[in-house]
Formats: sequence, C-alpha cells, structure tokens
Amino acid sequence: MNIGEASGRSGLPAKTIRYYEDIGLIRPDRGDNGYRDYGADDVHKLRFLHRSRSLGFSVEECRQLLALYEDKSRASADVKDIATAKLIEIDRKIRELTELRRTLEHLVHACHGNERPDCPILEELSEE
Amino acid sequence: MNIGEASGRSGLPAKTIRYYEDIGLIRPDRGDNGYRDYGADDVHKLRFLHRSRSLGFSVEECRQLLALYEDKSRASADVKDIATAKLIEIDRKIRELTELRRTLEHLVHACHGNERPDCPILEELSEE
DNA sequence: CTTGACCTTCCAGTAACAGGAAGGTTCATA
DNA sequence: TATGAACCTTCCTGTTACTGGAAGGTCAAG
Repeated sequence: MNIGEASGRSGLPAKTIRYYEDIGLIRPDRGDNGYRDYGADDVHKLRFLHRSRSLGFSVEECRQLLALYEDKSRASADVKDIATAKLIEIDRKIRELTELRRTLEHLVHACHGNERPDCPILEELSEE
Repeated sequence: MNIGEASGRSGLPAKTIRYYEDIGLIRPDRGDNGYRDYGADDVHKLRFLHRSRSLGFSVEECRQLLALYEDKSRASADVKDIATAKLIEIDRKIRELTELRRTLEHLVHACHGNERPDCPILEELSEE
C-alpha cells in the first residue's frame, strides 16, 4: 500500500512516516514508480511506534522496543535486559498516570471553589 | 531557595526550569543578587510539570493542566471541560500503557524463540 | 488529455530542550 | 583578606523529533 493508506491505518502523518524512514526505523519497499510500498507488518510497526511515542518513550527507546520484535533470535540477555527495564519504566508511568488521574479528578469534583490556593492536592503532589 | 535546590527537589534540570520561565510557565521571585528565588509552591508546580511532561503531555497541555491549579475561581465551564478532556486522555494512556506492558511481557516470557516473525502479538497490536 | 489527488525530494521552521562560553556571587578556607 | 570551588546569570548554538511548503513527477477518472 502507499504511504497515504499506511498513514491512515497507523494514525501517523505521512511526514512522520518518511522521517522514521530517514532515521532508519522502517524500511518499506519501493515500487517501480518510486512510491513507497508498505506491507501489513510495516503498518503494525507504525502503530506500535505511534503508541509508544505518544506514551512518552523517545524515538531511541522506541527503536529498542522495535528491536524486540525484529530480533529473530531473541535469546540474548541484553535484549531481555532492555525489555525488563522497559517493563519497569512502563509500570512507573502507569503508576504516575494513575496518580495524575486521581489528582485531576479530585480537582474537578471535590475541590471546587474557595478552598484554594492552599489546596491539599498540591501538598499531595509533592510527596514521594 | 535557589534554582539548584529547586532542581534537586523537582527532578528537573536547572536548564529546563529556566526554559519554563522563558515560556512563562513559572514566575519565581528574584533576590537582590539577581538569583531566582523559588518557594515551596513553585517546587510543587515543577514536580507536576516534570511528571506530566514525562507522561507524554505537551508543554502547552501542561500549561492547561497547570492553569487548573492556578485558576482561583475554578467554577468556569471551560476549565472543567479541559480537565474532563484530560481525564479521558489519561484513561486512554493508561489503557495503552497496560496493553504495551502486556505485549512486552508476552514477548519476554512466552514468545521466545522460533514462533516469529509471525508472532500473534503483532496481530494483536493491530487491533482497535 | 487535463484535472485533482496522490506521490517524490529538499529545504526551512518549530518545539522542547541541552551544552557551553563568559562573567558575576557566595562561602569556606588559607 | 584573598583565592578557589561551587554556585548563579545571560546569551548563543546544537539536537531531537518532527511540521510546512515549494517544486515537480504519477495516476485514475471524466
């Protein structure tokens, strides 16, 4: 498929997809007309990139995560180490998002009006 | 306190803190010597910025989130709208992180060796 | 066979910092 | 009192991860 369809299916702008090719993240085939030609597996990778980028992982981290998929012989210890480190990082992000959510919900529902600016939530945020 | 201590307490590099001042996110006092002087509430805001940035919110989104704290009369509907939109976004991020975690864990523990590259996880990732 | 919607490369701009130079301030120590 | 380390300041440049736009080739429909 062309880049437009790959863009539509992955959610990434075509510009970004070309950029990811520039920096060597994805290597689509080329048709005789010079157009990029994406397969279903490319779209999977693009989706994955879209997600992990939006979740605060850097492009280099995404490159590592992607390597976990592409490594055919995933037995090596360093690959496992990377994955384990990412798992810890993901858990931390989930915890922080959950806290952020609680804080925000508190602000919206409970803390309306006059009990500011010395709202206890600000204190709460400074913990840990 | 000076910027160094504010940096230590918030986890943000001093460079970043100065940048956030440049773009109008935080307005610390200045001492007679020209040094920036941060209060405890400033540190709270910096912590908050640190977190929300690392979770994939843009600086402009962080500015909105911060406005929720700073808005003394938080009765206005648009502020509530912003907060509600952020809550939805946070929920989505949590869901996606949870999926990413599951995927990664699967890769590390279950999917080792030869069942690739047509691993079912890639199919799974393409859903939704 | 032209029109519009694709696609291409290339170059410039933006966002969100990070590094480093050049210089002022503060504080412990000699 | 002086000197040196460890702070701080502004300013300017560089990097990352895109984004927009120009200039031009391709393709399917009318």
